[in-house]
Amino acid sequence: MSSIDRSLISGMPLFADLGDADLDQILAEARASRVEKERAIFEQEAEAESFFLLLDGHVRVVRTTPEGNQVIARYIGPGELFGIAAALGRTTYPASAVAAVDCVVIAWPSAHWPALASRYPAFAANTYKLVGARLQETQEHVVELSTEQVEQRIARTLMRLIQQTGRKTDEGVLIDFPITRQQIAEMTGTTLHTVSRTLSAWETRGLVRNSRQKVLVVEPHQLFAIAEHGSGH
Amino acid sequence: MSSIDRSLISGMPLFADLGDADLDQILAEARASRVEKERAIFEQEAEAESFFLLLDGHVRVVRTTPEGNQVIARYIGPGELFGIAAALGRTTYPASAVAAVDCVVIAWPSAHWPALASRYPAFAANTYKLVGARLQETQEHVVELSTEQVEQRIARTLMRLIQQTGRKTDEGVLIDFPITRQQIAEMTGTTLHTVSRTLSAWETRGLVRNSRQKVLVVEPHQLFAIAEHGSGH
DNA sequence: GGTGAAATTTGCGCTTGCTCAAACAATCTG
DNA sequence: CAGATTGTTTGAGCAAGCGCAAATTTCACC
Repeated sequence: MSSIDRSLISGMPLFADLGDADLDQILAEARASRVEKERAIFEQEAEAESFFLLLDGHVRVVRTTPEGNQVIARYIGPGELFGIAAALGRTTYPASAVAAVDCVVIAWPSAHWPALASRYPAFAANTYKLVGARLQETQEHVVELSTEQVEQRIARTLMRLIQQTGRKTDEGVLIDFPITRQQIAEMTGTTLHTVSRTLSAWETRGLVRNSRQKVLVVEPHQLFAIAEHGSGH
Repeated sequence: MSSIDRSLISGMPLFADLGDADLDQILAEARASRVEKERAIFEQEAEAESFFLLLDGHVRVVRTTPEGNQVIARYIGPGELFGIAAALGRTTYPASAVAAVDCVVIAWPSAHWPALASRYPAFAANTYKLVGARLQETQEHVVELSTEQVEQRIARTLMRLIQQTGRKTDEGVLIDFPITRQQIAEMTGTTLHTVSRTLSAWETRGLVRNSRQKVLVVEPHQLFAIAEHGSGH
């Protein structure tokens, strides 16, 4: 069985405080794989057989309601764990994970989590720190949905996206993967129509440049102002 | 130092799989205290010196925005841990906790978490399971705020409250602690006016009976139908 | 290079639910 | 018990943003 090279993960904060031998051991239980764009890595409600680490690409975490509405919970970037139902005592995935671009992931069997966690407490602690951060982000999302207007929420979503995955160009900051207006709407709790209108208005004001599945932020500072105070201030 | 009696916690799911000696050891590090109604147990942003177990009463977990908006993240019931920032690698509390009624809590120093968790893995696992459940609930809340109308959200909130803390009377099911329209609004992302109007309309239809800081649910089944499908179905 | 699918833009009308305002009811305090 | 405080109800007007519809643009694939 071809094993995964330690160098792929040795720099990650998740594995800080772990020696080379530890990393090799951890990787010995994992399998790497490629996932092509728009393919699901796991499906909501399915048995949580594995948990994953994203090596390269971007992954969309989506919840679908019984009525067919979709809500994007978050995007996962390189170096992040996802699908860690096992660490939280769950047996099924609460959401689906879809590759936003071609991705490389490594997977561990969920059943190995308890042993891994007890053998490498630093790894477990880092994982739970990640969970804590996600819980807090999710709660912040609730606060935003409860208290802010749509324009402000779209601005916040865009700021978050460019902070996490912004690629600087000489024109401005670009989101590093293709994203549709519909998907931005599913992150902010609105409709693609309102997202389109808002982005168009911002383009007129010179804050962003829009094209198909792309948003280029030209004036991050002004967008930040909208995210923090709303546009009427 | 007066120690806490083991019988207070021995029946809790959180401490399942632990022997009497273990329980005594765990309790040896804890301090019990009374908190009177409306007093804060800890404040948002403060140093997370302790984590807590609620023995009796109900606790409100509240996030306040820089603009002064309040959002109620959840209510904690007897037997639940809260303020467990330490288990998630945080050094400050992300929200405030306020006693909704007179409460009895026990507190452990946050610094003891790592030792406790490694000495009693079953306790740690139960705690992380709780965290997982909360993360999922919070994500569900995001989905509701993103996709449902106000009436449906209020119905859901009420259903959740009576499920968690419902006290059956011969008239119907009553929420076990005083709760204002304002607080219901802060749980659902709306205003107290809309909550008041909605509850009044439901009272007219015979679904609930309203009085100051009280909601008595007379027809849980019909309320459930609104929570699931909206009222127009 | 033509065709079809997917994504985006934009207009219009309307509904939900918010803001503002005022009156009213219940509870607490001294 | 008087007065103050806190919580609740209800009305009226208004605006944010949704639903619907249609046109347009962009891209992928033959």
